[in-house]
Amino acid sequence: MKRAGSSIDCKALETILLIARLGSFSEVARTLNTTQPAISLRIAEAETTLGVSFFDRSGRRAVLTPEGRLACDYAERILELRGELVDRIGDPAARRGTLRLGVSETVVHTWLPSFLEKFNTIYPRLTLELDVDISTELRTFLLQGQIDLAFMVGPVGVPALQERPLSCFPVDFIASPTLDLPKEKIEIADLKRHPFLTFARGTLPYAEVADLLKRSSGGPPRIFASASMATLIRMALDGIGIAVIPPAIVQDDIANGRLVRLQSSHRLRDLAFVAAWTETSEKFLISRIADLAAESAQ
Amino acid sequence: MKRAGSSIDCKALETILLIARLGSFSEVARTLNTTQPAISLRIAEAETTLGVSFFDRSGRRAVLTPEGRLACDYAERILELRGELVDRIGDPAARRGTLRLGVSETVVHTWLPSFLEKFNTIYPRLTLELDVDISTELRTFLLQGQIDLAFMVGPVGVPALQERPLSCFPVDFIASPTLDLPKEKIEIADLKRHPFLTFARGTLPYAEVADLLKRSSGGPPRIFASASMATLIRMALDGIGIAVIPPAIVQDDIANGRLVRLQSSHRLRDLAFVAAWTETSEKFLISRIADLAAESAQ
DNA sequence: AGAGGTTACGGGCAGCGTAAGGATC
DNA sequence: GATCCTTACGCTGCCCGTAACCTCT
Repeated sequence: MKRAGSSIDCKALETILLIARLGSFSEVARTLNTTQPAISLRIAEAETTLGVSFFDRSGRRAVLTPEGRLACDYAERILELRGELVDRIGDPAARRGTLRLGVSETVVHTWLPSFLEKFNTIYPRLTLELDVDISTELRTFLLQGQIDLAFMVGPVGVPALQERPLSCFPVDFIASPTLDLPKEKIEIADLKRHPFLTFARGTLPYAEVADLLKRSSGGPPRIFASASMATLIRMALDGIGIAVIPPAIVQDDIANGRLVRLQSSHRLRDLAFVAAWTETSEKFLISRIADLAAESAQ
Repeated sequence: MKRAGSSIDCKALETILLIARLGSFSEVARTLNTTQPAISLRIAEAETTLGVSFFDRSGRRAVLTPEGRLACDYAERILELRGELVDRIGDPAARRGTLRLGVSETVVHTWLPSFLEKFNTIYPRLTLELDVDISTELRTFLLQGQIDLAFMVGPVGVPALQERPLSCFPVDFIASPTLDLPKEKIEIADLKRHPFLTFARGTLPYAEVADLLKRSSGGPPRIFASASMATLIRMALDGIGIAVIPPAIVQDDIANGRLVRLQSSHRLRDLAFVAAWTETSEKFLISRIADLAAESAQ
């Protein structure tokens, strides 16, 4: 065939696949940083050159026609092959684009700087969009296609998401030495004289603290949940309460004695961090980056 | 990944594959109806975005680097998938492009009109570039990528070419009734009193006539080989000699008595026509068109 | 010296963004 | 009425073609 321009393009295939996943043209436009008419036109042109319809737009959500479903099957395979090609022969330093990364705040305060350094050395032209939020939110973002990769508390246990273990952080009771607490074998009842400072509602530490207090006797439990890690630490330093966080976050403050790990009789569950991502055509790149994160997290 | 524009395009993959096959940028430019700098730029851009070289341009011919070879492997699979997708869901009536078809003159004078009619009904927007030539030339054109499909004498027996049987034409001695020849059981010696009129050098009938005459006794053989079918028929009608062609070509002239099939004692080999093509990403379309040709050829 | 590839520059066209219209829930 | 897709229009930026230069055989 002399002129191949009559066939369908990789960009069109990507777009079809995204619409199928997100169910809306406008949603895809936002994801791809473009306008909704641009997406409309892109699909319309592909439909014209092939003489078929990919989507039924009559309803509120765009739904695949049988031809569209078939196109998606092929698009997945085609784009996966292309991703594999780029992964195998492409120079990482030449890769351009934007990777949207979601991270738990714990990660930000521990090994994220080390990761970023490695990342920027290997992928100097790949820009990173960072979203810091709690793990449950990150899971939602992943499933909605708003981020490409997340470093979050696992296991996620969602079939649609790939995951890879990263680091395991023990969680402990940490407080300012100015608080008047026993040196050893502190019981829950002792701890409960102070408020607990931990992560926002919806996080695993919050749930655990809440559960712990619910089952213990005594007065009404007080939990100060903060979405801001800095605030949390500030309050702990000021002796406002007992922080329930991984010591790794505040290792400097522990080292110079401004905070101490309490010798509690109660063991808290570890925070097991994982890298999680959806199966997309970029899975090769993303799993390499997940490997990089695993290195940084030791 | 937010912006996917950083990756390699289908057009680039097609171009890489073509260069690998033809061994030259300029050759590809001619094939794709574009200029050589356009091809240079297309490849250069792909190489930049991936940070690798696909071709070694130092020699006279462009030769694949290891990365280029790998890219070709993927390109083949990717483009084949795309071709299959278009074949399965695309409306034939919507297909645009140019198919370069090579045909033997015998086909032109027999079932090609019927084929063209069917073709135009099913693929009204697909333009056809017709090359009429002898089968050996068509085979060369196919291997050089100058045509996409050929209806020619087979079997071709070249591993690089796909083929599909079409029609079988018996070849016979045909002459004007004005020639003074016996009615039945004509021997070669009788025939040799007249020149033989047949296709150009390099064709199967020519070779067979030459061989036949070489092995028979008698005076020097005379063969009038013509690259033009019209000239051939004209000479036969004018009684200049004995045509060695498939009667199907001149069935009208035989029907109204201007030419007669001679009852020779010697059987000539049939012309077995096949559709032949190379394994490209368009193989799905092309094999459908070959099927169409088979229908027309009965 | 000729064939083939690269680089430089100007123009045309595809594709995008803005804005307005129409359909569905 | 809100949301979503389509259509129309003006523009920008990319890609192509022309031309000159460079490099190998």
